[in-house]
Amino acid sequence: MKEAMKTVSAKLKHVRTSLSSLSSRPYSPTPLASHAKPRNPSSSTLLNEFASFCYQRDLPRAMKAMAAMERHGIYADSITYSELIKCCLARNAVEQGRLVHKHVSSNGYQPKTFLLNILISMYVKFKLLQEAQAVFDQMPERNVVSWTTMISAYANVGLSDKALEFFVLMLREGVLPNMFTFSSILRACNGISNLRQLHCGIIKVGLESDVFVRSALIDVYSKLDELRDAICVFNEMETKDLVVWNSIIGGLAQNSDGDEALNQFKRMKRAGFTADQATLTSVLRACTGLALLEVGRQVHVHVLKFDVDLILNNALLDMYCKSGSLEDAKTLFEKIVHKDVISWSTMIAGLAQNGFSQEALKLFDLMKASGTKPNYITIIGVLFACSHAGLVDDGMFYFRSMKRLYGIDPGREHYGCVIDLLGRAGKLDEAMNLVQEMECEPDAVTWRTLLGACRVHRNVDLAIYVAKKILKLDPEDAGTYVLLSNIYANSQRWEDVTEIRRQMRERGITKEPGCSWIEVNKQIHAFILGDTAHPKINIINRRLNQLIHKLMGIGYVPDTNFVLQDLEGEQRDDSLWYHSEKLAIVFGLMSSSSGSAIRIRKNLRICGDCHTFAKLVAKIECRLIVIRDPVRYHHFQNGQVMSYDGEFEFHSNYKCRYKFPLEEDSLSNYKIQDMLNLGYQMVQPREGSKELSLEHEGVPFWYPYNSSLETPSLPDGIYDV
DNA sequence: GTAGGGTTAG
Repeated sequence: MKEAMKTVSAKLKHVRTSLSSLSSRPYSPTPLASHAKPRNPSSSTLLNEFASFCYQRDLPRAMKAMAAMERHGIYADSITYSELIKCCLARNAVEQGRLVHKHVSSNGYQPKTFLLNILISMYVKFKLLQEAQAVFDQMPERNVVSWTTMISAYANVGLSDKALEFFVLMLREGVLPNMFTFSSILRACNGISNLRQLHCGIIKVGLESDVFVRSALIDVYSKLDELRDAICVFNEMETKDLVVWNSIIGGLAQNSDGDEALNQFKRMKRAGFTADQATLTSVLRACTGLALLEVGRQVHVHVLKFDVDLILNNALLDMYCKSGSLEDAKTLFEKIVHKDVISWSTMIAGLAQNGFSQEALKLFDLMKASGTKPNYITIIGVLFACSHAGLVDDGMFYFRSMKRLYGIDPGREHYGCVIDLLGRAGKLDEAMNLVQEMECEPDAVTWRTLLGACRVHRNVDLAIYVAKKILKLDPEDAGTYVLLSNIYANSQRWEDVTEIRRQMRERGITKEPGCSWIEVNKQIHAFILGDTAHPKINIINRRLNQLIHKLMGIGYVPDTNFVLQDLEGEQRDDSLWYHSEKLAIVFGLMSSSSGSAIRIRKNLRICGDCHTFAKLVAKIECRLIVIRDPVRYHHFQNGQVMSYDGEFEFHSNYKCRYKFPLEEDSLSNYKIQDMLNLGYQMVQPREGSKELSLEHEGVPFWYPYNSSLETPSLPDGIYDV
């Protein structure tokens, strides 16, 4: 901050000097404006011609007329010049724009602040910030518009410090910011203390009710992870417009609160607003986070209205990839005519995440051939693909040559992928060397990647070293404490186990119980280790036992290595058997015949055993297919899953049969009576189905999501999965 | 009259 202030005062000094030098300039003859008496008979004709060419948007003739005027020392009024500049902007005529600037600075003519503001804005729109800055620097007087234009220009190109510096300078010059200034400067906000100060300032000058200011506030609060404040600003608003709704929906979707984003979307529709591409993009993001493929499909229907919108199509593409619906993703990808680097990167990462590494790498070649330049994120996808398929050599090649071939310096994420690649291949030493080679400091995520490899390859010593590194960087990471404790317990180092437990107690760290849930027929069923609340728990357990014995017959051995040590005897065995996720999987198996998409989620990291179980179940129960893992991925070695981290999703053969427009009700959690009140009719269940169906004018109502998940409470203690 | 808010890939 001190540094910033120094620069600010230096600037102030500079501004003052330039101001004083301007005021002490020798008097120059007042130029002729349109209202001034023409010097010769042709002057008024020239001015009239010039004005008419400007208003007719006839750029070449206007430029010619302007040159003639300049020769005669004749000048038009600011409005005419502003029309001419608009014309230059519309035609992207940079050189002509410069000529207008040169013209109004010729013969000692002194353009008004208004015209200079337009020139600044022109250079900003041509992305010529230096030129804009030069005009600004030479202005004899600057008003709030001049300052706001510069602030907005710097904020938009991500030069937040510069924008904030200008804001401070502006205040020091005694220029009062208005709603335009605040909505621009908010975009440059890079920390919560800045934001709070600005928010106070906004309230102080009574601008808090401006929708532009509000939507910017909502956006910045949510980008800084202050969702509660964002919601507060949103709720306090009396009148909301579409952008305000989009800000809150986008904010929630970006902060992984997809449920609430969809709820707000529903409210927005009820309030009578029609979604635009920004709304739908955020809704899609919410669907992507929740893996709500079917809701996403319904959004697709609406996307067709904006079928040339690249951002929206990219979001849709990502939704299909993340929901494991590769066929839809590929079809869509083909349809996107002007693919940008995001389209390509999304598809490459999507293929890699879904296990099609070779295809991902082929697509990368196609991308290069198409002339699209890969960026930082593209390379992450490529390395991810190599890592997924165990392509150590290819991965190392891409990693080592990325700087030379694409001019991209490897960042943490690239290192992460390659450490993972090496780690999973058992090359722990090389992985460790790479960590040490990193130019940026390895963070907890990097170390956790290595820890994952240590678990898989049972390297206890390195695991202990790495776990300690993680706890130094992230002392609240309950998972690592438990893991460390388990490793010690496994090696009978009971004193160390006690020590870790003591640290956890002292620091007040508790491990949240592992919880899995599954959505079957629009209802969510939650399972927690040791919990018997589910009404069908006995049948599920019986079925699970049968399955496990069947699986043991084909070689399944439950992994006991990293099981909880504070559960004893029978309980411990139970934890092997009745893992929450296994219960959810079995419940899904029992219910999937009804034809619903089954989705299992976890809120915790899980060890390899459960995934092995799931894969084997998938072998004997062919309707169960593992389709996605958005966070990390499975690692297969000799046909066996070695580790798994992230989210499960299973699909039955269910396909959404109805594609109907996304009406306001189709995302709601209406009870049946509410639906009937809305004009829906109850229809006879289909043969073999015990479900009630609702239809509206022959269109079936599909009830996509129920967020009423309540996690049952568990006794205190350390729970691992 | 010139300046302002929300949308995509890791």
